[in-house]
Amino acid sequence: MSARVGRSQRKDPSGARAAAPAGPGPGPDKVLSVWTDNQRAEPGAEGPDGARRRATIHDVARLAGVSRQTVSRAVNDKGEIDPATKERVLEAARLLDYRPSRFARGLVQKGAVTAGLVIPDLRNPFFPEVAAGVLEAAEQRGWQVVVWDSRIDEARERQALDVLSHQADAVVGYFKDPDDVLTRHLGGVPLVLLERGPQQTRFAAVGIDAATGVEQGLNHLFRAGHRRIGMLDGVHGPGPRRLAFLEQVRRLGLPVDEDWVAVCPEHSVAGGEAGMERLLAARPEITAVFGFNDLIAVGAMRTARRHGRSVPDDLAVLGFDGLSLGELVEPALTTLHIDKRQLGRLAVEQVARLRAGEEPLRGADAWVVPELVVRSSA
Amino acid sequence: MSARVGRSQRKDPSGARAAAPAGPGPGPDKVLSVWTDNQRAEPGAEGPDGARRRATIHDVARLAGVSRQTVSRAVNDKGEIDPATKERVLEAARLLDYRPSRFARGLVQKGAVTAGLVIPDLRNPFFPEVAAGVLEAAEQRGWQVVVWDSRIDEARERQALDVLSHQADAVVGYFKDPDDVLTRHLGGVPLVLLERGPQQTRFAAVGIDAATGVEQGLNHLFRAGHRRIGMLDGVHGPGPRRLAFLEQVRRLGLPVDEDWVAVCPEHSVAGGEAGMERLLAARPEITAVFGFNDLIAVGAMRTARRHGRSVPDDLAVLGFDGLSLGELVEPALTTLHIDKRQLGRLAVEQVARLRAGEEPLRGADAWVVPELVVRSSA
DNA sequence: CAGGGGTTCGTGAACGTTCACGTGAGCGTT
DNA sequence: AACGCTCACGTGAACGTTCACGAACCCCTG
Repeated sequence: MSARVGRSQRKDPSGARAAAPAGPGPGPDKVLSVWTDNQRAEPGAEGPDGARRRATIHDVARLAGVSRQTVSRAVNDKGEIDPATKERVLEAARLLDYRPSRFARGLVQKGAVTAGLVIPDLRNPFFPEVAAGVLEAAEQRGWQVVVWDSRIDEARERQALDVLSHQADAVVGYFKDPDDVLTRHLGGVPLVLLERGPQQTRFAAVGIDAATGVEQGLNHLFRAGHRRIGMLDGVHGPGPRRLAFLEQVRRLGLPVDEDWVAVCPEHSVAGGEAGMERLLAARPEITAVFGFNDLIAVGAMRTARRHGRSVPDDLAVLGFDGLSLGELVEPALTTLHIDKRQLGRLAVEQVARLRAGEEPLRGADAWVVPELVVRSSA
Repeated sequence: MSARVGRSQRKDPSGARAAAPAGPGPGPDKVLSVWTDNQRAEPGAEGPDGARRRATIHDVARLAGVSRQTVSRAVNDKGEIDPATKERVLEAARLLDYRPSRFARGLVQKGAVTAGLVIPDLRNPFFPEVAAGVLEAAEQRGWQVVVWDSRIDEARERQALDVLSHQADAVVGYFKDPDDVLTRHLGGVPLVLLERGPQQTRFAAVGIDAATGVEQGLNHLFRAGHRRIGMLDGVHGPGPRRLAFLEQVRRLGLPVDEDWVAVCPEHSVAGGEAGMERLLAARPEITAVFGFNDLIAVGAMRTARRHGRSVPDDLAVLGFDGLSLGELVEPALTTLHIDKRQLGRLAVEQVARLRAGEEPLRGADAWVVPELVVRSSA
């Protein structure tokens, strides 16, 4: 039937092949010049004005004088196609600027996985590192990752969720909203929370074992003789790090009350500087300070020095995160190092479990344990 | 058909199914009483045995006793639906863990734009900043961005292109391969190159006006009295920064040959340290050094100090990039600051032009001009 | 000349959703 | 009683691609 039309064209390599599919009919088999494929197509007067409809596989097929399937074979580099035909099809595709629709493709062939990643602040060196871990693990699984920078704005977090719940197969990220709000914006997509303990959420999560880390850090400070230790927190509420700090300080029998903790307005060096100003004003007697993260700790060092206190002699500073930046400042920052890439990899692992219908990792398996790295600042 | 079942169910509230919206008068919403207890804390814990086909809109429609369209209305929060029915449909959707296929959806309603972003190394603070600019501009346009970390591996760059050419509507990123190789892996998707001059590629690009920047920097060094200036380059070939350096040095009438330029094995502090070792060995007489980027410049400072040369007195160091990290090291780094976010935003602007069929920006409009930030190191 | 096997190509039929209609019930107006 | 309107909902028909088939042709072999 219409297969014969294709045949005859193939056997007739004379000119006019790139122009009109319905040949002049030089044979008995001009049975149907109307292709069932493209009935509604109007050859010729395509777009009166610049209505640039994107070319489809049909258009390419018509221009090349073959069927959709042959076009598919050509562009996907499959077998079962004559090299000459393939070249002709490819040429037609180039001419029409054809690009297969990823939607139509994804609809029929499953397997393309897209994960969403929501990061609070790309300018904080901590998060790119986590993202690198996510990206790396995702790449290994053949997934792709669409990234959102929520810029520490909860509204933007929700907005990211709204989009991602439509466009991603799973989401991992940092979110401040409580479970029920997240659920509402999630529309059923699996979610893996970053840095939330199991008791803080019913979603799957990966976290940091702040307690163990802080214990190491405060032991170190204590052994160095410090008895009056303050903290520069990064959040207002009592998060895991502050709770661990308070617990360890009490365990060591050291004095502590609210005054010993100052909250920094933001997770940055400038935030640390500002927080340290307030902490020194409230508790000038401190000999050591524990920072919520390395950025804040570096800020603390700078303020301390500005106040004429040398680090670590007059004031010891302990960070949290283990940014490579800590090696470059002076004095080099003693810190609780976190394997940030591992955190990201773990998150992807959690996503994989969720997708497989398995139970997500809970407890220690979903934790990253900080490691004390002693440098010069404490 | 099941459609009629739906009808009859609607007309017959006493049906055995749990679907029982109140009769004509939609009184107080007494919704399902049978399966309201869906405490499924674990996502994906539904189907014990196999057959894990994802639920479609049909399944939901059948379970709720309505048509596809009504399900669509419910999940998309459209009008023209009875609140009670909507609740019933939503409940059924929840029960089946239904999530609309983004492919089917994208196929029918156009407009979802996905861009690919390929970054060489997320651990270099420069690139997250560029990425933030891309993400920000993309978000404003309602696009999403899938990010790849090529980890400075050209094979991975190509691999990223292979995937992205299938899954993205446009690609922006850093690529080392020449135009023809890129074209081969691109399959027709628009590409915007980061940090390539117009004469270096026929693709659309956004770049850095290295010449103007270096001119400012070397003028500054010259005015400070430096006459023997070396460079720590980051690439082997003569890139824009090295060419600009050589030109400016010659313009100032200073001595220079290959020995005055050392290539760092990698774009990192460690790379800068290593490169500086070699540069000091080859040209111990230098009084100033220009770094390919801030990381390398910081490495140079460290090596210089290790060799007993104080910065800036014995040796001045000039960076390139303007990382915030430069403010934290000691002495603070004098550098040619680049608006990295702007670079990213410009790239998205280029993508938009390409998509609109417009001519991409060329020349100065697609450039970011560095600005000399004088701190302590030079 | 019948038959077999290998190429090369075409034809419905999905895939899961939304869009543009169409329909019937209910209610009020004339 | 006829008409019109609104509400709630259902019905093909796309959207663009790949998959599972099968058909026509070619080159052999017996």
